[in-house]
Formats: sequence, C-alpha cells, structure tokens
Amino acid sequence: MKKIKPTESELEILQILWDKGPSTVRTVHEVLTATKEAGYTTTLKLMQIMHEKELLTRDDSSKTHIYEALVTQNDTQTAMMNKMIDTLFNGSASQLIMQALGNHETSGEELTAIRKYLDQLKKK
Amino acid sequence: MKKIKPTESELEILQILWDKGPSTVRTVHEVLTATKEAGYTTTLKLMQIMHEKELLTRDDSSKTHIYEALVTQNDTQTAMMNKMIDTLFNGSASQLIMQALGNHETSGEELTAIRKYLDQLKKK
DNA sequence: TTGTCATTACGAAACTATTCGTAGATTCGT
DNA sequence: ACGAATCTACGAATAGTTTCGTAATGACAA
Repeated sequence: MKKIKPTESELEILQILWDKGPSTVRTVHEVLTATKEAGYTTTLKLMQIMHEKELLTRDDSSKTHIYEALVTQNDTQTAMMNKMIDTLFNGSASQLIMQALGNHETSGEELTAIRKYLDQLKKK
Repeated sequence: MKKIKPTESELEILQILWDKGPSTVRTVHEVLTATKEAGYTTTLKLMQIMHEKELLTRDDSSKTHIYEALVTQNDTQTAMMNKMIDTLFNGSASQLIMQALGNHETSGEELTAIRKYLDQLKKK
C-alpha cells in the first residue's frame, strides 16, 4: 500500500475534492478563499504538485483541467489515525477513543450509535 | 491557550520525554537511535530549538543540561485530535471513534472499558 | 480578426524543517 | 596537569513547503 502523507495545505484541498467530487482549480480555489487568503496560482501550483505526487488525477482533455482525489478519505483517515495512535497514544486505540469522547460534546444520538457499534463488535 | 503544533521530529522527542521524564540529550538520543539513524548534534539542535519554542524547559545548572517537556501529552493529544476531527472527519468525533474501533484489533477488556466510560457519560 | 479574459506552465523567492560539521568549553581518569 | 571524552553553541547545507509573478496558450465575444 502506498504511503499517504499529505501536507497541511494538501489536506485542505483533498477535503474540498472529497466533498465536491471532481473539480476545476477555479472551484477549489473559490471554496478555499472563502476561508483563507490565497492567490489563484498558488492553488493551481499546489494541485499540480499533488498531481505529480499522485494524490490527484487530472483530466486535461479540455483546456480547463479537472482534478479528482486519488486517495480516499477513508484511507487517509486510517493512515493518519494509525500514526497518531502510534506517536501520541502509546499504541492504544482505546486511549484515543476515550480522549475523543471526553473532549467533545457528543450528542445522545451519537453515543447510542457508538454503543450499537460496540455491541456489534462484541458479538464476534 | 498556547498553540501546540510540534513537528514530526519534535513529536518523537516529546514522546520520549513524556515516557522518561526529565532527561539529557544523550538519553533522548539513545532512545531515538534505537529506532532510526541520527547524529548526536542533530538531536541536540532539535532540542535546543524546542527549548526556544518553549516546548521544553531546560535546566542548565550543570554542564549537562536536562530537558523536560513543557506541554503535556494530554494537551497535545487534545489539540491534535481536534484538528484531525476538523480536517479529516468533517467535525464529527463519533465518526473518528468508529473508525478507530473498526481499524484496530481492540481487546475485549478495552471494549469493556470503553463501554463503561460510555455508560458514565450517558448518565449526565 | 483582434482584444480581452481565463487558464496553464514555469521558475524563483520566502519560509520552515532537518541534518550535521566544527569549534570551544568542561569534566574526568590517570 | 594532561589528554581523552563529552557536551554545548553556532552556523551552514540540504530538503521540503508554500507563495506568487510572469509568460504562453487557448477560448470567446465584438
């Protein structure tokens, strides 16, 4: 399996592509600048680099290229979580889970969902 | 609250200091090189920089300085988890939790502990 | 066609992180 | 006291990330 290690800025772009699906630089840039300052060519360059790194595919059949995330959100989540558990939670996933439960206002519904999931796991 | 954003290498060093408590560069370096290659002065420089950044305190009353983590493991966990939930899990902590449950072999004991913790939360 | 506009390509600058060589200071054993 | 070993300080080289200016290309409207 390929190593997934997007940088900070790359993650922001991936997020947008996961959300919107295949998009042009313009689209991504628009979403990006809703939150933060950035020049258009900055966004462009980033996406070009991500394409080189094979984080994105590019459809350049028409003049305006269309980019798409090549790594899934799920794989990225898994990769980064594992690293985090490793380097920050002494290898214990449950420690991470409790930390997450403790530090966030989690709604009753969410708690129920987690409990259900837990039951399912226990059956095995 | 101060912003906690240690780099990759800095995290490795923090980990060691959290584990061992106040330590010399030599000690940290020894642990570090058990896993990976690194020159002594590299480790030294890193820790000096971390001291400048106020990630570490330094006791230089004797010639061999003693460094100690200034940020707690817990605060760092919280900070990095929140960012992760934000940038990778669309703001949903429970999504992260299920991901963690799914992708790790979690022992029965751990599951029970989590369940207990969950019960506790539900009471409120 | 001609000018305007949006787009891509390229390269360089600015910044941050990582690595390590060298020099100078201190400690310790003999 | 002498020399070897250990440690710190400093600065520079390297590498990776982020930013953006400029030029070339293509699309489109008048």
